[in-house]
Amino acid sequence: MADTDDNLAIERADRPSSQRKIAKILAAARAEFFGNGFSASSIEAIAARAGVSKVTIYSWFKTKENLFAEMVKGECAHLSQNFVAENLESKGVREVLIDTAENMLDFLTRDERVRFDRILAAEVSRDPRVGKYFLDNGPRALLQNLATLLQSAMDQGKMQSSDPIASAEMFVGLVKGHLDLLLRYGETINLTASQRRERAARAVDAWMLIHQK
Amino acid sequence: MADTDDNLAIERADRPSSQRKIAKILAAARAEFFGNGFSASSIEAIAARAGVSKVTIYSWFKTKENLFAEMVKGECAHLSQNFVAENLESKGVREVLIDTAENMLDFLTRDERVRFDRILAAEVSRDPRVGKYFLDNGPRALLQNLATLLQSAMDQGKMQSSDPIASAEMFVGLVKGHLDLLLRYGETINLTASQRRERAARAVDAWMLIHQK
DNA sequence: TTTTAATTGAACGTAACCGTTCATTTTTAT
DNA sequence: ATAAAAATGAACGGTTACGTTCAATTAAAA
Repeated sequence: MADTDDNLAIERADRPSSQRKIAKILAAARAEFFGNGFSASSIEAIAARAGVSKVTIYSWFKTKENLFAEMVKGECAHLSQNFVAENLESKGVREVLIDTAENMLDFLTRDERVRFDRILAAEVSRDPRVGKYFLDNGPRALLQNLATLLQSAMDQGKMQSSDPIASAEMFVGLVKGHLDLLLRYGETINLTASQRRERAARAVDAWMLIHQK
Repeated sequence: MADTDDNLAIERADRPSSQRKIAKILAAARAEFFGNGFSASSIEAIAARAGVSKVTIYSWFKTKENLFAEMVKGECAHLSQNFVAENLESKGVREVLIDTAENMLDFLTRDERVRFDRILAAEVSRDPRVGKYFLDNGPRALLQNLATLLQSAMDQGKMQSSDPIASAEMFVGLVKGHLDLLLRYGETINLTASQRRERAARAVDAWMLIHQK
């Protein structure tokens, strides 16, 4: 009580066991929210699934809304990736674009993404932050990367566009078509590798035709 | 008890007042479900909004799920419309396509549709029937109409396509881009008439370039 | 070892909601 | 006018869930 007395506001929130529990809680929250949506999921069920006391959840995440938002954040980080392929010089524009389109199609048809899309969109009206957060880290980033890629191709004198962002959006539209709609409304779509490649090639060829010099 | 005694199983479900109440219930259900989603909406609130007893709701619609499904059915019928413009001969292909694209954009950006999209998609995992019902009456019909329009243009020798359905899907993709995504995740997008027309024209010109003869 | 923080289980108060029952009243067809 | 169906309000039982409190236990840092 004499020497080491001056450390009052100790915050040991990052104990290893706590970290582990928080991770488990988030994983359980993900599973529950994905399965039932926000309203139909209960903190109690999440606690049970995480093998954790309900009080623990409330001590780390103040409210149910908060827990959901944190889960979304983590999921965005997990889902966000760069679809745009590299090696423009060595592989040529068409190849790079096809690879990119294939990456997008692969991502689009993942069951995990479809569920995330459904749940998240439904909660946007309740909490608009989650929607904005997703847009900024997902679609916006993708569009920017695409526009950059397009600019590179233009710099090489291989294509032309008066509006790179609009062109990037067209690319997205051509690749997606209404696949996303079908998926969101419950259609089960399993593209084989060759089907995916063919669809990607069709979209890319159409897009290159539009932007040919 | 002598003459008019043989009509036992009388079903007067179509009384004018009943019809009125059913309509009010459906309207209230629509408002509640659109505002809160399925789980977070209560039959009690719907009854209150409709100015109707809770028992009345249960007597016409057996369950909450049923009420939701009926509401969706009505909404599908209300939302489904033919976007594809007519008068191919008198107006020319490009004009007809632009009108069609404008119709789609107009529909796409309607607040009502955005909310419907969010709610319905979220409930697909709970009841896949609603998703199928919507797909059949919405996107599928649109795609068929587009393919027919394209075929007409081809018959006139003005365009070409090896796969009309795929071409129709490209058209949809070009028009939508990722507008639907932005809208679903809470972006407020208000296209002016000229913005809408310009976007429609861009999409149509690109599409015609792809399918030129 | 001692001290501090994290965790737990159980219980609590409160509230909402589903779906049903019933006696009563209102509406409508005949 | 009368008989049948529809609608109502109130109440009920049962369930589920949120978020909190508290005393007791466990884990980790110093």
